[in-house]
Amino acid sequence: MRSQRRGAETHSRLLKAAQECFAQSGYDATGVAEICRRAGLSKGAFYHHFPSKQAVFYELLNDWLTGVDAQLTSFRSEMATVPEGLMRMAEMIRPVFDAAGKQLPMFLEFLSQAVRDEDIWKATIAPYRKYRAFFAEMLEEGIAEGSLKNIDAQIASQVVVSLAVGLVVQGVLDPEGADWGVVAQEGIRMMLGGIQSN
Amino acid sequence: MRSQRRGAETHSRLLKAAQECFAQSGYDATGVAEICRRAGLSKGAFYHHFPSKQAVFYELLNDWLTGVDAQLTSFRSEMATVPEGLMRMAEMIRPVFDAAGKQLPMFLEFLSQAVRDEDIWKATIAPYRKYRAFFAEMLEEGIAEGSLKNIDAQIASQVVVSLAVGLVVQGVLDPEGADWGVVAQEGIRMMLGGIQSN
DNA sequence: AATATCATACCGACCGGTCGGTATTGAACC
DNA sequence: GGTTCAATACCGACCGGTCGGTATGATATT
Repeated sequence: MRSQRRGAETHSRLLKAAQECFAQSGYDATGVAEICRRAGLSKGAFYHHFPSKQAVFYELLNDWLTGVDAQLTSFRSEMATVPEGLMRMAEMIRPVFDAAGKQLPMFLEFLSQAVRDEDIWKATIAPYRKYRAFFAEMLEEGIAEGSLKNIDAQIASQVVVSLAVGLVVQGVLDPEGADWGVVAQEGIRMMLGGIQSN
Repeated sequence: MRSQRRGAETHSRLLKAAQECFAQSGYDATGVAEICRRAGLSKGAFYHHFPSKQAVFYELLNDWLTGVDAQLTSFRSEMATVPEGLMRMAEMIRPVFDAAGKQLPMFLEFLSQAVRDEDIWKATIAPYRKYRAFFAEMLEEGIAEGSLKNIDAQIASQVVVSLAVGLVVQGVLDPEGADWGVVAQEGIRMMLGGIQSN
């Protein structure tokens, strides 16, 4: 194996192991040693690739955020009307849940760390506001194309994001408690009922 | 001071200090010593009143849950129609936010602990399902009284709870990011648009 | 040989929890 | 009212163990 490959391999193996550990036990309760053990590597390797434990977390957060970003922008390009686009996105929640699977608890970890750590907070809140803006523009577009009533797109977009956040949190906390895919679709449908122009 | 009073006083002082510490730094990052320092007491006093650090957390959780319980049931008794009752509850979100203030981050802490600790999870999920049931009954009532369409009350109640959870989480994460009271009201209004019988 | 990569041994700080002991209290008794 | 005496409430030094991080040596790659 070429050495550059080897380094990259180790890097991603550590990342993956860290993600699994954080998702399972949380940031604080996860030790660096455990991450290394899971990755089949040593602490030396770890601190060769990352300056600190927090740096891994930071990188995981950024990976997550850019992933969401890609998802959203890909949606935008292939929607006909805005209401239909929203419903499409709601339909995609279940597959996303299934795919994300074991790593979803990381979302909660990101949140609870963001409340305390200022750097994490900034890294979280910036793209988060972008998502909000994304939906706001989407709704504005709907108003412009006549498919939505003339509502306050800013506030409505915050409502949409709130619903999404609540769904994910509940999905993490109580995955078997409901069919969250169905709830998402019904939630969007209900909201559209309030803002769609008849 | 009577001695029984003294004990109770210390107990609640420790509880309050613990809550502040947990809210500020999180459960894991908070040391028992710090709680004691903040309460102006010693570790001996702490372990005289609580068997473990987790026991304090547990008690805080139960206090929070019974508080929410009381809030909900008090709402129920004084509502005319169901849609109007929901709007009332939405209007109450801002005062609740202001009152809860500094202790709101505890909500996130409860969630992230619940994902890992089975006991905490059970203690969290049981009343949480009660809340869901509460809204479901409320919506059924609305259907019965004719103010709501004949929708699936179970799913709709989960939507309502999702929105609520999302609002609280966002309120904790980004309190200045929006007027969450307004967002709550608008969110409920939008949803009602989808389920209210014209 | 020079450098990147990884392993091992180790450090100091800190944490939850224990323990022997002291201070406070209120009731029982004189 | 004073004295006695358990019981309760509280203190703070201390312990075993864990953690993030470092220092240094070994091995692989170019």
